[in-house]
Amino acid sequence: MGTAGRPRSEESHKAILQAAYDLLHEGGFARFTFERVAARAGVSRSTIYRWWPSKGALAMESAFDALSVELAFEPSRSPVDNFRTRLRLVAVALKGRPGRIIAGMLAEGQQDPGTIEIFTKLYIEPARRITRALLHQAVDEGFLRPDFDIEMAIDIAFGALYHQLLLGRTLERDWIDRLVDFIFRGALIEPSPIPN
Amino acid sequence: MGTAGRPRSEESHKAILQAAYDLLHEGGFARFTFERVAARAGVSRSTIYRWWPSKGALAMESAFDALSVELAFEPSRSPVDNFRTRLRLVAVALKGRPGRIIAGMLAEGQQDPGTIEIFTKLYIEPARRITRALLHQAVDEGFLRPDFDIEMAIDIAFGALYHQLLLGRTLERDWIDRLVDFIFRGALIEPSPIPN
Amino acid sequence: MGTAGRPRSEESHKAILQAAYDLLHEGGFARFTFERVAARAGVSRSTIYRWWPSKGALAMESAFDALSVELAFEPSRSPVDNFRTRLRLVAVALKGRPGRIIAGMLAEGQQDPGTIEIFTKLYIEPARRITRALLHQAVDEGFLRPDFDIEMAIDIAFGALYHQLLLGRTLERDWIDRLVDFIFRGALIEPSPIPN
Amino acid sequence: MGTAGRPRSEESHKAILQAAYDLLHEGGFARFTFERVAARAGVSRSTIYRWWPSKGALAMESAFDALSVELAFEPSRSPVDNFRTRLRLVAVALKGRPGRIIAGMLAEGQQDPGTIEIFTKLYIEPARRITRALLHQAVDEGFLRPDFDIEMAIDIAFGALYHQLLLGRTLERDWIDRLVDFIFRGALIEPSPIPN
DNA sequence: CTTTAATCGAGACGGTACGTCTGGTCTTGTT
DNA sequence: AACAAGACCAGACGTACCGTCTCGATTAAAG
Repeated sequence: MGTAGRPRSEESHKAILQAAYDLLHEGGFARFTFERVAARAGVSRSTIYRWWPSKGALAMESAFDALSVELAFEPSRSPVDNFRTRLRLVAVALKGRPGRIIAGMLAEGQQDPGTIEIFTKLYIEPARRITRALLHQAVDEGFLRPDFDIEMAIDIAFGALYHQLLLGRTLERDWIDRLVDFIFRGALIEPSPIPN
Repeated sequence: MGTAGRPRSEESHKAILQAAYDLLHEGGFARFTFERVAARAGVSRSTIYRWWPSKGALAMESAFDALSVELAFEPSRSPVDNFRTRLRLVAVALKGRPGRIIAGMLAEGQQDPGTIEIFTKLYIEPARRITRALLHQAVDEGFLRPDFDIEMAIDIAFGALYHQLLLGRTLERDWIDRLVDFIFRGALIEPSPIPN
Repeated sequence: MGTAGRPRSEESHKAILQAAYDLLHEGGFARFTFERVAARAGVSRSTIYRWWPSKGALAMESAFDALSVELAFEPSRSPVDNFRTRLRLVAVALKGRPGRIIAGMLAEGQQDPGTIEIFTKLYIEPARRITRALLHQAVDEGFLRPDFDIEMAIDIAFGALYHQLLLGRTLERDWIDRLVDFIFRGALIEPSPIPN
Repeated sequence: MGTAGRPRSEESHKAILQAAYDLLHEGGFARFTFERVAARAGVSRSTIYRWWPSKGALAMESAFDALSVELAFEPSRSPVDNFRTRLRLVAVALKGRPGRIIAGMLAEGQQDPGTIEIFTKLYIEPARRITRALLHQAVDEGFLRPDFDIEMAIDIAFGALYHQLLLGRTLERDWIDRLVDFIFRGALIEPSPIPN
């Protein structure tokens, strides 16, 4: 098989991702450059160019763990409540450093389609998947009308959140609640199937 | 009073804005630099630095007219229909060059808060104002429930649109219709107050 | 004896020399790199490094045949005429591609003594040997004074030729004739020993 | 007049030439790079690129003084002796650092015609001019035959010297004397016009 | 028939330098 | 003052080679 050649140095690989991660957290996308990553990682620039096609790709890969970090929560019996809880957690994350990184990623992606592609695959899609499951469950269990437009609800939820983020708004808890209310307006089936 | 000194050259001012506008349309934000604008306008770089604090500010100012361009339409008697029509027009604009410029502006703004500020004031706020008026009218005239959350509807509408834009999606007409339907879901008062 | 191990691949060896030769003729020394040679020859870089200590060494070996090529000529009865004919032929060669290669070799040698050494041994010395024989014959046969400084004549002849070459001059036939005249000035024995 | 713009920094200019000069003397052409010159001079790389078109041009300019260094000598009454003295001095210079620099210059010039051009104009031509004057005087004053080929004598003298230099030979005093003898062989008019 | 030794390909690695570009700043003379 | 002109430093870009270094696979002669 084609396993010839000197094997990739796992050490360098890790050092690069770590350095990238650190730089991203310290200065955001603005101060994130290949040169700095290389210097910080103690690695030659060409090694980075060999493995990552763009700044966005490297940033995405290095930040992925941090981005998908602990959005877990104790699910309640109502998927609608779970949806609300989840959006609140996402909002909290977006208010912090992960938010700045995501914003930077979206910005970078406007100049480089490859970055958007990676970002979508690694971050957006998984996030939507989780949310989609929640809403499907809500419909299946009779909390939401059967004709509820799940995909649009997701587009709207994340769209609104990211829009606030990109415009530098604060994502207050109250705003999140109004968002959730709006989304479920006229979609909830009363009385709730959950007895008392 | 202190009005001594050479007066600002209106000629240069216009040449700069025109050159900036052209560059923005030719190559988007990526190829938009002070150097190029200065060269194209036949103006020294320092003159630009004197009057605009950042790339974003100059881009915004030069592109403003083009962005707020022809979204006018023949209003119908139903403000809800007008809202739908307006979103469709916005979507059409976002699919074209203005969309790429707006995306670039949002991207630039992630590195420079000043740009976001100007962008918000010059573009976002006016756009929201028009939309807000439409929805207020719809409530006032009895098309929408009195407790309809107008601000959130606006956040959602633009958030969803821009989210699609930034992720490189296509903004199909069908998607716009579903968006409008979702927003008005459960908010419409039937029967319509418009007779026949 | 220690002749174990896989034998050297004659195929690769030839492919390398051929590729080196081609590259040298296509782009001169400037575009002649180990990387390109390896790629062209379909050979790994390390194989080249194993067998040739430097670019100059490889270049020299690959170009040798081309350099010492067709300087043969029909000798006349006068060794002095033969010397003149020979210098003319050398000049013609130096005006063409071999000249550019030789110039490149001398240039390379200024950074790497090994290259000069090989170049001297493979090219300079043989060329001098032929010329030396001619002049010795001329002295022996009574065309030139017995105290003619043969070695210096050779130093001068090649020195002058290469100097022109390195300074980018054109090596006109007229100049060659003046060079030969100068070298033999006061050294010819008259009348010529060749009876008519 | 077109004297607008920030004037060239004499400080930087001098620092660059000094740094270039130092590097050339420390490591020869091999270790002479724009990067190093910039770093040593405390100057940005672009400033060097703005003013010098190539490494060779910068090297030449920085080394010129050192190259044309003290070849002055007390002239005797015989221009032929002066010629001999001059060649000896040139040889001494070529044996030292200036020789390595000149060799590097010629080498560099093989890849970049511009360098050869500058080198010829700044160094070769002036050196020939001095030598030419000496030989003209020798003819005029009756030391050399009127039909002595002065230009070829110069071509030969420098050609032979540089050839030795480029081949890494040692330029012994004895060799110089034989060179001069060869050049004047059969060209001297006896008895010398200089009365004793 | 299995070591052992050398070669070969593939290809990664740390480096160095290239030439270009942009961002901001500054220093002039001119208007 | 504002302006054109243009120099300056800083620093990142992406590319090209360098010479070295693993690796696994191949190929013979030697044990």
